[in-house]
Formats: sequence, C-alpha cells, structure tokens
Amino acid sequence: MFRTVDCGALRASDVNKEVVLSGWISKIRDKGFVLWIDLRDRYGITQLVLDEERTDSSLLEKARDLGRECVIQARGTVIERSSENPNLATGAVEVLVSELTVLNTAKLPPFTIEDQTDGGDELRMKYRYLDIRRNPVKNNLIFRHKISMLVRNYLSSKGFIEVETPYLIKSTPEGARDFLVPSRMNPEQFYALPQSPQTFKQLLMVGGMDKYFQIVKCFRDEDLRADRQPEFTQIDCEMSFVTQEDVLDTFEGLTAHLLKEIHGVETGKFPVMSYDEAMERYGNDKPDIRFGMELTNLNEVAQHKDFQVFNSAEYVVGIAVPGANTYTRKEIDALIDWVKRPQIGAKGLVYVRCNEEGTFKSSVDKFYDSEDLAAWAQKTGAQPGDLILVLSGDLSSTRTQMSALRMYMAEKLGLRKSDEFAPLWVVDFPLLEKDEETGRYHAMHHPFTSPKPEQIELLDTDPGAVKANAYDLVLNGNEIGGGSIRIHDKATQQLMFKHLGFTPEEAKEQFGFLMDAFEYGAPPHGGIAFGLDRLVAILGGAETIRDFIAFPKNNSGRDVMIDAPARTTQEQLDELHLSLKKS
RNA sequence: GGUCUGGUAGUUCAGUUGGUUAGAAUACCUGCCUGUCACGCAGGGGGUCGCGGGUUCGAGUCCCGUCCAGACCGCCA
Repeated sequence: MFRTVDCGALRASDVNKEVVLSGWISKIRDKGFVLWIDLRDRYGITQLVLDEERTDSSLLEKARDLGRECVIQARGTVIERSSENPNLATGAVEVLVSELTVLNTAKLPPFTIEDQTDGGDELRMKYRYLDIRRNPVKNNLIFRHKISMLVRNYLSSKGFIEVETPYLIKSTPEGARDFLVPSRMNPEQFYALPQSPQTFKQLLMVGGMDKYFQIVKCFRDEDLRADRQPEFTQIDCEMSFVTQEDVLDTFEGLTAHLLKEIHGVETGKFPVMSYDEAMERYGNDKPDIRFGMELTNLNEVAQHKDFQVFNSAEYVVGIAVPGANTYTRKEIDALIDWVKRPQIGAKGLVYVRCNEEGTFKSSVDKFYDSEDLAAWAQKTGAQPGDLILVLSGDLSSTRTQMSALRMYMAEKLGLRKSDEFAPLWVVDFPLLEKDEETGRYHAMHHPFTSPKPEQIELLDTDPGAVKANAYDLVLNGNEIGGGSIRIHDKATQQLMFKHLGFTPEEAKEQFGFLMDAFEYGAPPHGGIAFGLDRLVAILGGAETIRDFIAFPKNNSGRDVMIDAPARTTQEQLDELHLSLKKS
C-alpha cells in the first residue's frame, strides 16, 4: 500500500496513529539535530520530522541526501507539534518518520514549485507538468472541473442530453480557417476539424433529440491572443420548439446558477440590450457595464464652431472620466500618446478638465467658451472633478477607439473589479456584415442564423439593415456565449446562401446534407454556445485563459512542451499522398 | 501581414554617456545550528550578455539583419 492517508488529511485528532504517506518533497529544512520534510500531494502538505533522539541515524542520513521533488513514501506516527503552523491545514501535527522509501528521484526543477514561483511563462509551459504541481495552476484545473460538473448537472437536470459529434468533418469556406486533416484512404481528400459542431447539433434537432448539449473541443486556425487558443472548449447547446426568449431564459438560468454556486452572487434578471444600443452607448457589442463612462454623441454641441477637426468629423464622442481632473499634464499627454498608437489609431485627443469650482479648462479653449464646455459636461454627465475625453472621426473607427479608451480608463481607475459580475444579453445583431475589402456580405454570426421574419424582404433592398434572431451573453466586457434561432426550412436557407454569394451548386455541395434534412420535418430550433475557457477564466477572476487550460499553446500556436507542430517523415507524407512545396 | 516590448548566472532581474575582472536576489553545493515552516549563520561554485554581421582603440550597451517570447491591431461566421 502506497499510502493510508493523503498529505492534506491529518489533524490533531489523528495523533498517535500509524500512517503511510506518499508524495513529493516540497522542501527540506535541516536544523542539524532535527530535519523536517514538507511532503506534498494534490491534497496538501504534511510535515515529516526526523531527529537525532527519536530517529535512527542511518535514516536521518538517508533523508539528508534527498532533494526537492523526489517522490518518497514515509511510514510514521502522527505526533502533536511543539510549535504549530496555523497557515497549514495539517499544521497541528507532524509525522515522526520510522521508514522512508525513495519511490523516484528528481532532477532539480528549473523553477521553484511554489505558489509564487520564480519561473517565467515560457519555462512554465515547457515544464507544464511541474507547473501543474503548483497550487495556483492545480486549483485552476480543479476550478474548471467544478464548473464543468455544475454545467453538466444543471443541463442534465433540465433535460439536456450530452451527445458527442465527430471531430473529422468537412471544411467550409465560411468563417475562420479550418485545420485540415489529410485522408490516407481517400487520396487528395481532407477532413477538417470542426470550428463548432453547428450543423451536427442542428441535425440532432432534426433527429428529435429536443435538447442537446456537449462540452466539446472546437478548432480555429487563426492568430492567438491571451484569451484565444487554436483549440478551445465550448459548452454547445441546442433546443427544439423554442423562441429566443426560451433560449435566453434557459441559459440565463445556467449562468445565474454558476454565479450563485461559484461566487454566491445573486444576479437577478439579466439586462437585455440591442446591438444598436450597445454600439451607441458603449461603442462595442460586448460592453462592460460594471461602470459608466458611456459614450456621448457631442456632434450637436461641438460642431459648427471654429474647430475644423470636429466640424469635418462624422462623429464627435465624449466620455466623462470620474475623478480624473487630478490627472497631470504629463498623464494626459501619455493618454494622448496612447490613443495615437497604431493599435488605437486616433489622430488626437481633446480633454476638458471639470474643475471643482465649476470652471473648465480644455485643450480647445481657443474654440469653445465655458458655456460650450458646460454643454459638453451636461451632455456627458461630467461632474466637477471629472475629466471629459473627446475623440472624433468616422463613426465606426471612432466608436472602436473610444470604446478602447473607455476600457483603458476603467482599468486605470480600478473599475474593472474581478469580484463584481455584470451579465448582459445583447440581442438583435445584424444578420450580415459587409466586408470592406471585397464588398461582399458575410454572416455576422453564421449562415444558419435566421433573419427576423418580418425583415426577410429587406434582404433584397438593404441587406445590411436586416436584423437576426441572434444573441450574445456578455459578462464584464467579455463575450462568453453566443447563439441564435436557426433557419429550419430549405427555402430560407437557400435564400441565405444566395445572399452570402453562394451559387446554388456551391450551397448544395457544401451544405446539401443540411438542406436535405430540412426537407424531412425539421423542427424550429435554436441554441447557444459558451466559451468554457473564457467563462472559467472570468469566473476565476483572471485575464488570460492559459492558466485554466492544462496544456495550452503559446502565442504562435506551439505546444512548447511536446514541441508541436513538427516536421513529419517522408513515409508519412507518402502514405497521405502529400508532397511539400519547396519554399 | 503589421505595431510595440523584451531576450544578461538554474531562475527572476539590475547593468548609467560605449571604458578595468558583468552584479543583486533567489535557487544550488559545503559546513554550522536544540522546533523549523519564506528557518538562520558562514563559505563556495555558477555567464557563448539569444544568434550573425557592422561601427569603434574598445560593444551587454550604438547600428543592421535574424531567431525566440509576450501584448495588441488585422484576423477570429
């Protein structure tokens, strides 16, 4: 038997018990006459003790030779400590060792296995199996497991069935790039890894499964970010005979359940906001509503004076930054530099200090008198002590810029509190989005999203204006889920493909199976998918999803631990009927 | 595809205007230590300054290229 108890179990009530423990040596403190070993496993740390009086000298010498991260087994008696450690769950006791077995030795780890490690990210990823021994990472994985279980149990209790769908499927040109898998048995043909199980879950609805969910890996061959991995996990759901309200209710229930179970937060009814309203008030379709600083259109009060920059702009927008009047000239200059960076791309930034005595001092005093500026303050809701920041330009980019600035200021002011949770439904997304380069329309959500039925005629005259039965769940400025009511009849689906620029032949070749299915009694249906990695990270109060994934990929999509992707052999290529292009 | 930041001891970092033998902390090794738990004390070992080229009497430091990492923009239905 390797152990009778784990390293987190022993308490004062266990004194005098004979126990066997196995684990990793976290630290050895050798005081000469006495030596302590912190023995660690997933459950905690137990202090082992050996000393000159009570321990055989050969055992003490053996213990002196051990190093960090050795795997050992120890037999001994639980004794009361003469000095307790209140920071440790097992801190009331220690184990006086009578037998010691080295189960495996260990090289010196390249970074310290402690809560506050000295290791950098790259090193931690390369030796991820060591990183996982550390509490922060280990606890994140346990946290993720807890959320997965809550989701599974909740959905199962609501009648959802978890069904697995295939990973080797067909490539489609819509949306993100596919990961391709060559087929050995079918020369010159490729599978694609699913970007989502979208069509399969719809076919499950046609199959009468009624309520489906799956915690499932999805794959997208696009560039990475701190919150984006090439393979990621979704909580994928679909329901039959539902309206948008039914879907929203169900998954609001799930989200509220998670917030309650994980953080004890009672959220109440989630606010619902249209896409148009979100864009207007926050410049963004996933607004963080934990704080104000809403975007205010200042066209009326800022144009038609002598300031040509504003006069020639399509859109002049301001936000009132609370309490930021104290910003020094240097700090404001830094803000101006910040918005001018290529990533933001603003030409400049106008500011108005709202002084405590009700006066104003702005960077455009030459063009606006205090009455004008008072109107800005009135519009933006700026109070004395606030700082108004104003950007201008074309509507779309200026909104994006101001939205970024709003988030930046909130971050600076500490308004993005990780223990505060503000969910929000954003609904009525546009069905189509125009690609500025090609001039073509593509589906904003995906091509299976149903247009608002009353707007179908608009598809021919003003496709950009058509709204969809599509919705996103936003939490603290992050899109954590998105879905739609789907098209469930062949004619509408064909119409959609037509507007997306598919020829009937192309549509049939790529999605014929789906439209065929629609001819055999497809029920009205709709669903949603949550990004599990991001959801877990946000609920865990973190920015990056990598620490909630056991074996994540780096910025360039590499797994630095196993060193993938990698070159392959000529034999493998031959079998797959592939030849590499010489570059 | 692009912008920015970084790469110096096992690790995390400092390194001034280009100037003697490149430092600190921590980790590691040795010895000491009668209750440690971030133990303490004394001593010790440890460097291709990412790589290549250039400027210079002299380069960790300046210039060019390149590789790697990170954040972001584009991209991500």
